[in-house]
Amino acid sequence: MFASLGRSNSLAKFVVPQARVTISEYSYGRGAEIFGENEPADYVYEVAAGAVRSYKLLSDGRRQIGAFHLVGDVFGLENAVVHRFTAEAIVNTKVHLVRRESLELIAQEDVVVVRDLLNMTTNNLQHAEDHMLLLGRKTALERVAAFLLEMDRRLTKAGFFALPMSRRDIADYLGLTIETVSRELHHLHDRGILGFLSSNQRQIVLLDRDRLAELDL
Amino acid sequence: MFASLGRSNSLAKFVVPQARVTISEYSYGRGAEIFGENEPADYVYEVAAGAVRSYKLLSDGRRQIGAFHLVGDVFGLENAVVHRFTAEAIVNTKVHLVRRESLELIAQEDVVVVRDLLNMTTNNLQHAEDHMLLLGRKTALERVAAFLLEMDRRLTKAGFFALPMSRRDIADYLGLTIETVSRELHHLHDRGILGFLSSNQRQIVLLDRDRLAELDL
DNA sequence: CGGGGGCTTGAGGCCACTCAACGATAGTGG
DNA sequence: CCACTATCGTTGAGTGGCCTCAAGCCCCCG
Repeated sequence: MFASLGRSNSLAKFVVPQARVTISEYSYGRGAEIFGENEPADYVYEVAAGAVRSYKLLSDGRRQIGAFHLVGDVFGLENAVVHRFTAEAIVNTKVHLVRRESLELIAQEDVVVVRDLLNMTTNNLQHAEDHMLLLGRKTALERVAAFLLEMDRRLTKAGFFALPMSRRDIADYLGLTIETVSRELHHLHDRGILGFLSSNQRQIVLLDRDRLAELDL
Repeated sequence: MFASLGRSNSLAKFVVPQARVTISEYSYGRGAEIFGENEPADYVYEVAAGAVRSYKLLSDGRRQIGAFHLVGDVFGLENAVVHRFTAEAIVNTKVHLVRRESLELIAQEDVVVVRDLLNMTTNNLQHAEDHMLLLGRKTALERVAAFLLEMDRRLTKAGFFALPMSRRDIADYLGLTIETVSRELHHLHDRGILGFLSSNQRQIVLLDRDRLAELDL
């Protein structure tokens, strides 16, 4: 089964006996560019600590964030010569990286490795497909609700989570403006579905998943 | 190079010596469902004649078409147990199909076949990524212009092309309403960028690609 | 303490949507 | 062959959801 493989999309799995794949480490400061759209895709990355945004720009500056990469996520895996997104560190971020070239060398003979690449790409595709539905057909409230549920699923550790990204990032991910995101968040807050912690409202606690799920049509 | 393989995404390439892969043929009438979302993905398809739409639905009927599949396109390749879209014939359509199971059998030992699957999935991912930018950040006029350029690229044979899909399909692909699509098309027509043929305006001729490309930011 | 960036909140505007009417086309049955 | 009908597409009028513009607050950080 293609899809029955584990979901541990770690670079470590590519360290197989027959080849020497070196995993390097690197750190990026808040806002630093990791790679740019259309630049040569020489490396494949994994978030070791922090968070990363991948986006495309239009000529007049409009931005669409295609995905957020959190701890454990692999990104920059384009299966192509150039990157199709720009990737930036959202906060101070540490990544592991391997040369794409060495991955390809293994991939030429090892079916399992190619299968892993296929699985990762399929997961990315599935996320993009769901996001097309969100961007094309959901209301502002539904988008924000879906975003919160996604983040809840991906980074909740103890019943609450802190969003690493700014309102601008959220807006550019959801195809909205920062004002609309702010209004919808506070709308949910007023309805008691969402609780903020600390006056700095990047911290969120006590998210009522069930009531929120009703809004994510 | 992963991406240096040819773009001939035909099912025929999977008919390799060591395995018996049977390619069947089937026809669907206009509007017929080929497979449904969340149904078992038992087959992989290729459009032999006609056109197909793949879409997701929200509970209240809002629809987002993720892709149109034209002659030569492979679709239903989910690398998963179930389909993530519903697929319907837009017009009378003939497809070739192979059992997913037999593809997987080959894929277990043949690196080249898995590589082909990876390439197809990567192409789908790239299309989805571009479409996210369109749905999240482009204006109605830009969306329609991008749609026309895509169709021009994919189905122009002799300087003109006929759209197989309805205004509703186009609208649900672009995240717009049928009225807006109609208005923007006529807007382009009035500006001389687009010419219709025959009173039935599903036929389009003489598309000024250069002037249209300026609108596709 | 002063400056700046991020977030919120309000007022007003606009782009795309909704609602509606009508025309054109294709398919159906007499 | 021609009504009859359903569907699709166009077009206009009006609405509304989200955007734009702007002001002010809060927090961080020098």
